[in-house]
Amino acid sequence: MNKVTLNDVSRAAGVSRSTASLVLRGSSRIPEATSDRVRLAMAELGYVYNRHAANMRRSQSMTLGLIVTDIRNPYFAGLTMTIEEAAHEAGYTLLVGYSRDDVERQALQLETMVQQQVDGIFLLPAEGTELAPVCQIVDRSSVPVLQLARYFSEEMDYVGPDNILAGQRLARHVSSLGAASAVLIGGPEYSSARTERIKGLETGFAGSSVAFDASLSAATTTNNAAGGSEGVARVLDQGIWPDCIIAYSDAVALGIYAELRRRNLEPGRDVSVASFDDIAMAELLLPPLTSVATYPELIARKAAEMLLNRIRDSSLDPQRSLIEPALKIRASTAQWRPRT
Amino acid sequence: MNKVTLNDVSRAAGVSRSTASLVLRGSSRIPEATSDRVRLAMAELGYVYNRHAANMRRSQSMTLGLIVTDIRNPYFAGLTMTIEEAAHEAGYTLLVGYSRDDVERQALQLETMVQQQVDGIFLLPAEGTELAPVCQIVDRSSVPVLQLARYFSEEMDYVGPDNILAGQRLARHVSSLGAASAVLIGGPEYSSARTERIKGLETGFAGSSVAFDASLSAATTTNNAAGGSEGVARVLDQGIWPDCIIAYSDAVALGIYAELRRRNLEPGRDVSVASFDDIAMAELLLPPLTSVATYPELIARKAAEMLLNRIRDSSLDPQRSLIEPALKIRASTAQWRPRT
DNA sequence: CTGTTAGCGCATTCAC
DNA sequence: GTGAATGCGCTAACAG
Repeated sequence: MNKVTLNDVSRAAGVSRSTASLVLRGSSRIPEATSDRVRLAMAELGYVYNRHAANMRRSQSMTLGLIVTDIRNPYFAGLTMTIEEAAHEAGYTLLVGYSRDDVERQALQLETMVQQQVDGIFLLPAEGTELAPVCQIVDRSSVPVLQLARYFSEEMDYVGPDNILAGQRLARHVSSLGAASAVLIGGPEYSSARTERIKGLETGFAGSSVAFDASLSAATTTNNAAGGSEGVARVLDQGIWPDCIIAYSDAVALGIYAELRRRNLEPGRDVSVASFDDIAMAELLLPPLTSVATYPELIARKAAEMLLNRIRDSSLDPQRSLIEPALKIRASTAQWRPRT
Repeated sequence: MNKVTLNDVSRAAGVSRSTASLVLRGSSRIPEATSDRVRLAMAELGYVYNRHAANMRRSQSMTLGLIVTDIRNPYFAGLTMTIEEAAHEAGYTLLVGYSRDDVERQALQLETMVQQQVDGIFLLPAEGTELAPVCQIVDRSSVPVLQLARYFSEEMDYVGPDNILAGQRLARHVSSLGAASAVLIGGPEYSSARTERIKGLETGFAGSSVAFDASLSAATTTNNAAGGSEGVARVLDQGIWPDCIIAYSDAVALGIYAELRRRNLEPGRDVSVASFDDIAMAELLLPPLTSVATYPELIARKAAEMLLNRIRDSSLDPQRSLIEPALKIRASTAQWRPRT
């Protein structure tokens, strides 16, 4: 069975090519009997609709691109899966690329997607992404790009968590514990999410008795467990022993737990630990991890809606949408008591 | 800048279309000066190579499809990321679909990929996948399908872990601990991986003093933490308290740890726990989790190589490749002592 | 070495 | 209601 075309189908069914085409698109102007005959012929011949040909003709591809950094972080995995779901529901197919937080890989992937004529791109930008290089690739085909979870430009759509609010809510909780000091550990240095979370923490701690020095939090690392271990080691090796360690993300927190134990410090007892994201794992850890939920599924849904809108109407102003976070208090902070 | 074609470029550069086309493909038969002129024109006009048009003409799309069940399991995430990497290195773009272990979603995604003219498909089959429905979709375009990590047919290529060996190695370790009984918990009922792991465990335990009854292991569940909690609850509620709980996967094990603790049983002390996959998290848990590494990156690399070979030469016999597993012994079993 | 030509499979327009 | 003709942007084959 090779290359059965609409042509073959229409001939077999004894109708014209354009009739067969209309049947495909479910036109109501075709008599039942005719369209049944066509459908039968398609089934018998093993006809496969060739989207490339259709897309070329209609000059849209019904595909969307998604570039994320690393899906081994379940937070990004959840984001990715929901975007795929939303795209499929809207009739789009998804092309993916994993940048591994590398701007050059990301550029290659953007270029590929543009050549593949994607109708829109979800971009969870790699660390250090700048507007100019992205535009250079993307503007040639004027394909809309939506910034996901991190942003680097005000001129493009953005959907992400309300990181400032997330930081504030966490800060208020930590200060209510009676902690005297806190640091933030981990996360990519040049990411809007990290900057915003620090800002939220700073404003949330302002006026409280918690000493939070963002410069002490200069332990920027890769956004995974290895980064967490490394970051906490760096801080403790400076002789700093804060009452509360705030992880950039749950993935980072996992490494923080491990490194603390290597040093015979028990999280939740010797030091309180809190984090962002609230992936499923957070509450399964021992001790269960206090985390600010940032709802990747909601972000993904909103992002899909926004990008599809943009595709329909490119004249809109750039949109921003922030998803409200929720603090999940668990034993890693709740159990902890101030040293006396 | 809208729709700059090779035509426009060649006109601007003062060469013929075929010359411009040859420049694109890096032909050495074009004089430097000419090709520079062409490249300049492309840059100035903002030309974008249209792969759809090229693919249509050459009747191959340079895209591959990947269908996996759920990437929130880091094991599948690793598999997915490496496949993307290998595909990109070979010049292919990747279309993805997440079946969520649902055969109907999977069928839809297969259909979409076939219509998108993918050149090959990596399929990590959903539970209950059967050959006939898959072939019905896929054979119309005779696109090759490679079975990834689970299989449902001997007539298609397959790459996965050597699950039988993995089970045997784990069984031997567990019996060396002096355990008197073991059960397997979790995992999708109709998956080759589960069946094979049980077979490996059975043969590995044969002749030892460990009582392992696969029918006791009928606690099949979804392949995630919720499944682990549910499965272990089901077993314990029957009054069974084995010396060793073997999780279908690390993702499942996480839920087993949590449920044991809810019942005031400490993993690694009151009961030994072991698992398969050895995702990064396994050694970061407390206690660190004994697991049989199954190397998703190696599987993915091998799978990419095999599928690309198949695309080049569809006449080969179906291939099977098993990746050798390695037992990682950690405290969740090593720490445990038999009850006296 | 360059230029011209004819499709790839579909959607769409216009006569009929 | 149906059928023929045109072109999306590219590749490949062939003539100059």
